[in-house]
Amino acid sequence: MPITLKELAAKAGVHPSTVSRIVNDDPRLRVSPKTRARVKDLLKKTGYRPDGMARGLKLRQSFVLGVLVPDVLNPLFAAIFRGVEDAALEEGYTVILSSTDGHEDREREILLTLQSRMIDGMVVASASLRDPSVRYLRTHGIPHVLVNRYSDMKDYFVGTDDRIGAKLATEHLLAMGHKRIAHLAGSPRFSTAVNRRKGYEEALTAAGIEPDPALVAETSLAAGGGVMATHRLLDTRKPPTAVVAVNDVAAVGAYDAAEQMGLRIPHDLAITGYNDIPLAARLRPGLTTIHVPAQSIGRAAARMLLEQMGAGPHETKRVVLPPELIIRGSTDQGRL
Amino acid sequence: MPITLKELAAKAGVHPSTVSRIVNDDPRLRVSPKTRARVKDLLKKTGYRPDGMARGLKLRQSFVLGVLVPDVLNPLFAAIFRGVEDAALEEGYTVILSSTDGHEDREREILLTLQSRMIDGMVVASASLRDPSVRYLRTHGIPHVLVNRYSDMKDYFVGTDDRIGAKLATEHLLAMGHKRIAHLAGSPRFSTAVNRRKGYEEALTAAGIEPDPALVAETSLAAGGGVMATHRLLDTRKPPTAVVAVNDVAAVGAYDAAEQMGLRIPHDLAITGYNDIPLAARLRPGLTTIHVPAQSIGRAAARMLLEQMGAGPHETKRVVLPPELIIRGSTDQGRL
DNA sequence: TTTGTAAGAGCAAACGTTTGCTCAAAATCG
DNA sequence: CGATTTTGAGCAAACGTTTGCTCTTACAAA
Repeated sequence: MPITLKELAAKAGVHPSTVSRIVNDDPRLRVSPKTRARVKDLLKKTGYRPDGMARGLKLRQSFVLGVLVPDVLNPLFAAIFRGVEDAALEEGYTVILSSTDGHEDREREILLTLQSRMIDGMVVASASLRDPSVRYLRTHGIPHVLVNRYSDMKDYFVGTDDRIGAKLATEHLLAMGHKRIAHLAGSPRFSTAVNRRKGYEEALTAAGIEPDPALVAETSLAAGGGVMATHRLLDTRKPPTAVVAVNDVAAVGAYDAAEQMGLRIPHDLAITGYNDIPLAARLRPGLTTIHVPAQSIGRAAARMLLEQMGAGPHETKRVVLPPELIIRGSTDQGRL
Repeated sequence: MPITLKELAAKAGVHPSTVSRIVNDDPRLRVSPKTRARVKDLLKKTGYRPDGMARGLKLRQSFVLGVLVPDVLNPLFAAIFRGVEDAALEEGYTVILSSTDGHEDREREILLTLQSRMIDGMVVASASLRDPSVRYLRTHGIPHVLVNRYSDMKDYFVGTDDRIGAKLATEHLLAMGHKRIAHLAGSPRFSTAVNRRKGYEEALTAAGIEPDPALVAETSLAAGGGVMATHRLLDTRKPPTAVVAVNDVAAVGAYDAAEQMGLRIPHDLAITGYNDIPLAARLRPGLTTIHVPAQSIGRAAARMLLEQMGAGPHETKRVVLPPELIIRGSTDQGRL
């Protein structure tokens, strides 16, 4: 139904190649002002748009980017996506979004789409350590940028320093006088979880406290994972007075567990989160957490990806942003 | 870099067309078991995938769907998208997501992409009344389904009954003994806002209360819009004892305003929302709201779209789901 | 006037598929 | 055994662009 280049050329009485050169502002174009005007006029009038498929076939690129996230329902990843989307739009790219749910076959699906050449590059926010999908991207030479989590140190990456972030949170709790500080850990499959645990332990050690494995519980990904893990931590002879959660969602679980056990926050149990999702500020008391500028990270990732795809020299390989501690009522009675 | 059909055919010693027919399980295919086996084997070995661009050019379809939302950062729209994504994936489609922010040019961008034929159909969650973009889809015969909001009654649509929903919320407040019930209204550009206001007014009228325009304030889209509108409602000689908010985000603004004015919820001010975003259950007190099964709506919309695109007879034109009232502490002291 | 060159625009191949058609050989039938 | 159908697979056009090359005409220089 839409008009084609050939039809338009016929209407204008010129050869298709001429129209093509006019449309694309071919630098080596030599065309008389008269013809150019006539064709340009017709372009406006017909609202001609080159066929993306034909163009993509010839040019071997689609101007479509792919974004892989664990779950777009998680506000952190929604924000990352939004950043990518904004930066991509500015450069005339559109974005395919896929939630993997950590499920292998979903991830494979999108990679196959990719292999079919309909995607020019990928932003991956779902990487696990030694992620096979990331390897695939690498071995196939497909432009990609990892975000938030990394697979190993070999890829383009944008994120925050998880070790420092968790260290900040733990140091804050130490400064508030806590001695027994527990950790709601994430799966060791993710760089974020590993590094945050490392930061937590480093802060303890630096304060002369031996990290106690009994004070670390791994949260499952399922809903309520944080609740159960917190119960495990608190149902002991010498329960902790504070808990460093690997992320805000786990921290919310800790809130629930505390409520169920009749513990008051922060008096009986102080809690820190990670990511500073919008919900964090809405909890009562507010959740002390590490702010992660998700949308900016998404933007930066997209720009890095586009730069990588472009002809120019590749500027940066890893951008690691400093994390920022946001203190709220969950650790500080003064801010209730 | 990926292998092409022609190359694969050469390797197998057959004609490209034969390979194509085998790949696509051409029903009219007649090929000897021997050749078939040889080719299939090679397909596996090489991991051949047809080039999406070439295929799209020939077949005139991309197997890509577009989703238009106001903002993916809003959990309601993230959920709708997730539903679309899941249903689409099951049918081998991928999904492009675009946040319009209500901004015209962003919307135009995506429509142009669409016009370039790289999208087979659209799910639109951002429709305003008499939306020009929706008209465009209609006049150009592009398959589309409207979600949540509608433009007029002429398009395929999936959503809930906003009038009934708001009526339920208002009736609940009446049942709790409230007489002066205000309304945080949305922009009259949206069907949701118009219908919810209608439901609010209907419930009042049915209870013998004349709707009072002074008790209706329109919230702006900007952050804090709900706060300011609530202040306007409360800073009067006879302030309302309850407020029906057009959605949960506005209701959160009402929470903030109440807090700033030292009003306790629900004792001094009862509040209802709409949509039941995850945050609603997390607020203290919990927000009474109308549950909207966003993800299911997204799924249904995608299926309706695919059905519409398929050859088969089009089954349903409008699916309107019944809304469900979720009572929490913001209206009921018994549930604090 | 001859030659050279530049401007303006057309030619045709190529990108990787799909598919209606043709065609030879083999199988079936009377 | 000749005629007809079936089987198996190749041929080539088409989808809508892009782009290196060629060709014609006009114009300037020698």
